[in-house]
Amino acid sequence: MNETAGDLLELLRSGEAQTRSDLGRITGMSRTAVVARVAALTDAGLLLLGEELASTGGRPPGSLVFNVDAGTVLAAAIGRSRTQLAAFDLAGTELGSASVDHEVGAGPDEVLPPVAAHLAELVAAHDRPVLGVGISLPGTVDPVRGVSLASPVIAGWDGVDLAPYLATATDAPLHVGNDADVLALSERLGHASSYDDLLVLKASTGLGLGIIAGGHVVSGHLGGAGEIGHVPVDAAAGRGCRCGAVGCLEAAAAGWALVARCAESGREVHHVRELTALALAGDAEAKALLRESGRLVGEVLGTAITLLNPHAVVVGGDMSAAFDVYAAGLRESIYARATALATRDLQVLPSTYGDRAGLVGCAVMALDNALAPAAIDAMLLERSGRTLPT
Amino acid sequence: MNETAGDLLELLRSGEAQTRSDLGRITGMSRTAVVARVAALTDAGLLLLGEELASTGGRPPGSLVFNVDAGTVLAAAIGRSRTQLAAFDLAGTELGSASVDHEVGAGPDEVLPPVAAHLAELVAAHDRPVLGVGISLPGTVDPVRGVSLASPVIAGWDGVDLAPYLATATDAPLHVGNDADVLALSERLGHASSYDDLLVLKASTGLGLGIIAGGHVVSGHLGGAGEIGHVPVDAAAGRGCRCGAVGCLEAAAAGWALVARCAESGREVHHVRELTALALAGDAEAKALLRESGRLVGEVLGTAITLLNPHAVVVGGDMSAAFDVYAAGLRESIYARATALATRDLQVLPSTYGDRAGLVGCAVMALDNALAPAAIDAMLLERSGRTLPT
DNA sequence: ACCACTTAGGACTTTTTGAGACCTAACTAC
DNA sequence: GTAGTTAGGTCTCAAAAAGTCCTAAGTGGT
Repeated sequence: MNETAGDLLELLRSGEAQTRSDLGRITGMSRTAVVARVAALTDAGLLLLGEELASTGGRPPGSLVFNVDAGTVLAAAIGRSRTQLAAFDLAGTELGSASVDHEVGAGPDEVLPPVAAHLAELVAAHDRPVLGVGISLPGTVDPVRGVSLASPVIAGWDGVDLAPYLATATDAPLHVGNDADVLALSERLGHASSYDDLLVLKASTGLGLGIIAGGHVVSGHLGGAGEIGHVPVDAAAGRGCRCGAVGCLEAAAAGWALVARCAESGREVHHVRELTALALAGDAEAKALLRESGRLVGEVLGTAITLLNPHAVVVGGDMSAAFDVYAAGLRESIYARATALATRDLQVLPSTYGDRAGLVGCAVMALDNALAPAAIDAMLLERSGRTLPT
Repeated sequence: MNETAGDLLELLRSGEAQTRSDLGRITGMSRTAVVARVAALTDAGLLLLGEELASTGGRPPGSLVFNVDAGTVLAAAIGRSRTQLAAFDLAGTELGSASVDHEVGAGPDEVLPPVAAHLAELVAAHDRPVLGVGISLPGTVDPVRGVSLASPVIAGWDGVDLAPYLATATDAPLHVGNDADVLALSERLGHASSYDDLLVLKASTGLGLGIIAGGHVVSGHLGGAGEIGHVPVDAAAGRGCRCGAVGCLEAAAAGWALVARCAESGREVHHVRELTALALAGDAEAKALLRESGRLVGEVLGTAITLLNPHAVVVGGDMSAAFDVYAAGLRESIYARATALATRDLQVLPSTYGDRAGLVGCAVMALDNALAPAAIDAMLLERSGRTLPT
């Protein structure tokens, strides 16, 4: 009882309710109250009156549908050498996209101005209010300050506030997340959307783990959760890692390590993507390298699975292009090492959105915030407050 | 705006507010609304009007204090050979307790009737309404059915519904949890009460891990999270575990394994508690065994810390009696294996409530549910609804 | 084909709720 | 002492929501 307009919108968005009667039944509110809130939502353009649904023995109900075109969210997945950009409608469908290449190791002053310019173009191309912006970074993001980071991997970005860079494109609320966390969020719209406990591996040049427990992203005390690449493993004993330590999982299994190993054996491979392409073309050495990487990562994942009992392991990142061979390696170790209970119902799935998953995840992050009941209520309040005193 | 009476009670309980004015300031509600809710709470006996506080430049405010004697919660920590029982006031202070010993491996039909009888006595001794019952079990608890379990370790308890056994003592809502999870909950009232990300190790006869991430207990998809004892480690290679597998951490580091090792070397030790007693008395072999156990557990914890970035590691269970030596072993491995970011702010602490922590955790579980805003509102609704039609 | 029954939902009335104005109480600071 | 400040009770009025009554538009039985 006493649900707000935002709560009702959430029931409609999630599909739990479709009609005014549904809302009344679920919330226990009187129809008068439901009608008032629904009217506020339709007035604001957030809700559309759809067609009549089939009768269930009486007058057929008119359906209420969420207006996915009532606004847009912007997404920017900043990578080490490339940034993907896109605008999404409120259901998470892509409206338009762009891409910016930059030097590996480039700082925010080089990377962000062109990103802001492209975002501004996307905003102009679709004449809708921007409700939020989601940005992912390949490093640790401070969960408290939200808009800053302290990364051991990418230099020049430490403690940078992104908001001023993007002010030219939009003044919508900005949300910053870690690349693996954002990958995990993309599964909210994907195949694992009904799973509340999830491990999402980002296997690319580096290794990252997005953890969803009880439906919430786990970011840890200092935002440092998910650093799976820097867990020590025997197979990497003695090998130096790019983080400065010795024996990290990354030193044996990350994309950069596989590429380095190819170079040692005299093969011309400069990026993991070339390696997955070779594997897909049937190259035995490439397949062996990827499977071995899966096996090593699976050893650590096996421990994580025993400790966290997720419903599924989702594999994203560049290596997931060769999902079959990579997952074979993962499964090999996982089923050998995790407990029976933890693997009983476990699934190993490829990321739903492939190489655009990070982008989708950024959109989900922005949408989660923009369409949260409290945010919707605040929007309606501002609308009514603004129109009356005019 | 529009906080319910339950929300206000929570603000008062947490200490965020102490007076009606505080409540108005924090919630933004008018004083009229605050006064009405406060009156409902005082009428229900949940709130008491305390003494006047010091003036801050004007009329001194009357303080509102949560009536911790408005009810009681019951707690039962069921162990392998012993069950601890107690009644608590609404602040988590113990009012009375009891203890029941039973055979190792006893089933619910032997264990639960005497537990129910003692709980009934505790209820009778303190004439207060019972708002909830918290029970912990040394095994996996199904998070969906809540009142059942499927444990590989304790036989005869699989899928047992506890409610009928306790119906003679009380009909208050029953909450069942895993022993390690409940240990973790006890820290809500303890030294780590302000920490939202926590790993709580239960090191006793068996090994368990309670995980709190973002303030929520992580129980996993099938309630199987925290099975740290059955992570494979090299040091246990070849050793059979009581779970049937080979190479589990428990086989090298759990209490039962340490006791077995003492027996092999001809020492008369039958329980971990004897081992910690020896260690506290200065026995070198006992200290070495405990420290080595800590070191091994710390290796797995190191991985967990890198993946979850907790604020603290809390050590409970029988082995925490020798916290200093055990923690030394833990720290040794943790700081060698976890990433710099994850250990930067990390603390290793002993469980606040020692051997009564499980009991306190059960109380916290019951209190969390009984005093949740929604539960308080339902209570007030029932009260007013019941008195009017009479 | 007709009629009783069911469900949806609009319009109006009554009750409840809470915000705001106004007042008194009880202190501090000068 | 008096002005200023904070707490908090009381009254009024407007808004919100529950309840009632009505019409609309279907289903199913005879």
